[in-house]
Amino acid sequence: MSGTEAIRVGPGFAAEFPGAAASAVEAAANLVRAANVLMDEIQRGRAPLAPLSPSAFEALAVLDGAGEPLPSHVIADRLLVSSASMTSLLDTLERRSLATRLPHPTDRRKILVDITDEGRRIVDEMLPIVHATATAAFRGLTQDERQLFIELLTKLRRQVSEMAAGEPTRPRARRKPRTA
Amino acid sequence: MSGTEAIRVGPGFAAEFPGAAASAVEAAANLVRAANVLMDEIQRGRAPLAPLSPSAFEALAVLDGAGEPLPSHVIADRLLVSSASMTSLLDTLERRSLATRLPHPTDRRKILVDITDEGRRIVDEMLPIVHATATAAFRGLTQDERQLFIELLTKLRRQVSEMAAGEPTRPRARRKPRTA
DNA sequence: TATTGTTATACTCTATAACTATA
DNA sequence: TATAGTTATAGAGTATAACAATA
Repeated sequence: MSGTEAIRVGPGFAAEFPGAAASAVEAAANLVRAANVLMDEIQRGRAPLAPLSPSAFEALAVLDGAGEPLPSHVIADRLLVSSASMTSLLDTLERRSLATRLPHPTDRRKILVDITDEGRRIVDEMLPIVHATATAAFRGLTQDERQLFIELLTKLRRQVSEMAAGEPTRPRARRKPRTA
Repeated sequence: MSGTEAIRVGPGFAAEFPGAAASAVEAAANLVRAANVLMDEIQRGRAPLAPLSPSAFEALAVLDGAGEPLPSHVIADRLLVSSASMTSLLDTLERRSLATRLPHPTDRRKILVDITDEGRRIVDEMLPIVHATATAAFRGLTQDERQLFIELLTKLRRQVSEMAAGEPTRPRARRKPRTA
């Protein structure tokens, strides 16, 4: 029963942060919170099958979907993780016999990552759970609402991508400006 | 220029996962991805001020906003972290002199967490950056779109809360059912 | 008995930089 | 020179279970 209301900023927000848009801050807060609770619920659904971290599951899902071994950096790009994190992740997957490193046939700097039968078995059991959880979570939204939702998220993501290519955003004024 | 298209499932999705709704899975994927890139961009904005983890920043923001010392479990509830994680987080904040533990005046099982002047100084510098980043990120959405976006997120979150109170979601059929 | 918080353990993930090998 | 990946280091977060103190 708790925590099901929209997150809203306090009444003094506009006065305290003159350059900021309350609706944008609220949208951001609700976005992050919703993503977190959804991820937690998905995690709860697949945890009983195997203790796989979100990154480990996502990597296996990418490999399973690709249907062929992939270079390490391709997976890293999809997961938005650094090459060092990818190395660590591959170590974990190999230790559990869920994936293997193969030499790249033509470029000896690269490696190919292949999913094992065990890895495929586990991810094939998890994917229906993940999809069922997502399906249940969006039960309350109509088809049109879902499409609109995706469009809004994509618009947001496009904007953030542009921002990420430049300097970090700075506030217009650090302190409340004196009335002119 | 990459990664700015909506995430969509493949053409074989409906056949492979009969019980799942493609639009729901797509909505979930786009939601999580958008939340991640936004968090990363916000992190990038405030990292130069102090190397504060998202949890540490959020805890300080809660304390700053409350204007008074709070019991540890109140902060843990807000951040959706366990009591053990909260202990670890408080250790970090105390080590950096950003927060302090105080004895609770009436209930000796509890502690009160107070923000230090240094903690307040840092969070007061970070908040305008966070708000400016959120404001810029949602620049492309109208007021109406933002309100609708928040409503959809809240509807989703309410549904997930209900799900989280029960058994984990299971798929209807593990394998493709034979045609009857 | 239930609640609050700590401790202990072990693992995962991250960031950064230096490094090797290869292209 | 640039790219792919590893290593080393350090830190932060997580989950879990056992535990002490208090209500």
